[in-house]
Amino acid sequence: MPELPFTLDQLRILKAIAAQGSFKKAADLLYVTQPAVSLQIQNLEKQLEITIFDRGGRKALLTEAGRLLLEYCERILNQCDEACKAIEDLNSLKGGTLVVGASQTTGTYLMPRMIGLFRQKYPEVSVQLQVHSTRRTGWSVANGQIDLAIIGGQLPSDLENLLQIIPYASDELALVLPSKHVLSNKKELLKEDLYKLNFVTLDSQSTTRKVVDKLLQDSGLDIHRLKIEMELNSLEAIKNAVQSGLGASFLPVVSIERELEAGTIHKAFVADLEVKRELKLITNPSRYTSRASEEFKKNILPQFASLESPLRKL
Amino acid sequence: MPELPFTLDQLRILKAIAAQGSFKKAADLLYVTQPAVSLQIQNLEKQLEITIFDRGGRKALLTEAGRLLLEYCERILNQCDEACKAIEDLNSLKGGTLVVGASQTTGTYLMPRMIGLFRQKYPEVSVQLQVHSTRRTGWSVANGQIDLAIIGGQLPSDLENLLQIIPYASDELALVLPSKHVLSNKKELLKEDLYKLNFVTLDSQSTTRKVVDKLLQDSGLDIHRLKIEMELNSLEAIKNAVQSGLGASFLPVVSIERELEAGTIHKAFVADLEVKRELKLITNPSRYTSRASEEFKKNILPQFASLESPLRKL
DNA sequence: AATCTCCATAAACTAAGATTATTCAAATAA
DNA sequence: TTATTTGAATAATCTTAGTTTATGGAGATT
Repeated sequence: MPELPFTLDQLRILKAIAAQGSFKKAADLLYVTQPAVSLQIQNLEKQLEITIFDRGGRKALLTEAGRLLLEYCERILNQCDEACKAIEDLNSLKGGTLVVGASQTTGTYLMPRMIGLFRQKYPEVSVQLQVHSTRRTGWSVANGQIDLAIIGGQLPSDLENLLQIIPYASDELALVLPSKHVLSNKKELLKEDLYKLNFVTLDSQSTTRKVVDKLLQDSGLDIHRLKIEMELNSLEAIKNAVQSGLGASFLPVVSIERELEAGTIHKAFVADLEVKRELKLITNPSRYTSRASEEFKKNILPQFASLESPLRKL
Repeated sequence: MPELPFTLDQLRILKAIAAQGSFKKAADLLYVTQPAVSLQIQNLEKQLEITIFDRGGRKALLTEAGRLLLEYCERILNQCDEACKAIEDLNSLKGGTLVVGASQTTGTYLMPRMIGLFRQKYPEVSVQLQVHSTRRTGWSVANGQIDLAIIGGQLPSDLENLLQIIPYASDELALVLPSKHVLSNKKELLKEDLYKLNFVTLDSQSTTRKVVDKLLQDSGLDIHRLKIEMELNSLEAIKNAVQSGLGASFLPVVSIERELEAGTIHKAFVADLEVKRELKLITNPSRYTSRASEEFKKNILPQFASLESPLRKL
């Protein structure tokens, strides 16, 4: 590995002299003394074994070798300036990329709004959203492919102590019925009423499904007595199924805002039953946190929810 | 003028770490200790206010900012390498430009051969030949437009002490006659015979003409008694005139080698008359001498003539 | 658990680069 | 011409950035 025969400072001095036509003026421009530039140019000439300036007359003129070197000098210094600008932009969030992760539900209904707000504030930062399972999202955060993520399920224990897990908001999983369903008229259902319903659920692999099952079980229900009409793998499909009167379901409220407003889906209240899951923000503490990631965490996330007040619409 | 936020050494270290994936290996590669690279990267990170490497696991991984910087880093270092190569080429005469000057005669008959030899040795150095009057050539050498020149005439006195003037070779100005001329049979002419000839000469502005006139006068001849048939401004034109039998002339031997060999021109000897002029090499001592110029002066010029032995054919 | 590897930190040392002061040469002015 | 000014080179001192040796600590490896 060869040593570099010159320094950026020397190139800067070379450029200044070439521009000013004088060692002294270059020295003034660079806020150093004249001997400093003389010495540096002498070093440069010695190391490259060339003569760069003809110092004969009143002003310093470039030799052929000097002109040749100056060309590269300009290019190199320009690249340096560009690099600085690029880094500055990155620091001031005028560039760069933020990669956020989410599981199905948050990825579909929450993240897009957050990203929208972020992009509104920092249009020059490009944002990538990766929607995966809770587990895969966790691993991606662990190995740095994702800067930060919001998940609703339980992480494998090995990941739990590798990642920073911050409770973010609680997400209610509401019992929804077709608007025309007989039970839609009742103010409040009883737990036992659930056994009378036909359910359209997520497939049993899904984290959200597991969460719902566990919560129902914890509240004393026998989930095996619940009638499952069909299992689908998309919330949108389930929503359509419910709207079509095919059955009931537990769905995240964030996913049915529009339908509730339009009245095409009915949200039922069940006495003594609160199906909620904690949405958690996960990051990798042992990794560098980009400015964009910081910003997202500090100023974007709180605008949508806090631990005390659950998710609110905008 | 902003200070540069990084040094080439830091970029070199950055590149090495990125390539090796480890601070330690980079240190080994660069023949420094590991703390040295640690410190330099820390400085770099501090100055740019970014984190460049994730030092978490076994190997150092680039952050987004690090990758961004690395891109510029590669470009900059490549430019540096290229600059070095270009300078090296210039030093080893594998590039660059040599500008030589000459007056009419040497420029037409001598220089092309010299340049040919030079180019044969250094094909990558481009050579430029500028043929001008002695005076203009002198000035061009003075202000650096020409690296070195060969002239046959007298320089203005102000230029004489500004330039380095080295006697190079003597150039015989031979009396030439048409082959069929009556006097071409005589072994040796007398000075008086010159008055019987019709001369075809260069125009009176020409340095060569002035030199010839002065030499003839110095040897006791009355130049006004010489009959001048016509004055032309090109040696080639004069040669043609002589060959066509229009008259005699004093011509540099270097310019009539082919014709003498072919027998189309006759070279006469005149008793007690030797018309010779000194060819001089001129350079500018107060200016940088390029390697190409040095080489031309030291190794090319001597192959064609020296002071002792006049110009020889190759 | 024990060892190893790799990075960070501390303290001492080295050397490159900056400054002040001075000399020298050339260009300008008197 | 001589005197003055301007710009660059040189010398000596000083500052500081960068390197080294030595050491400590956190993760990975056995």
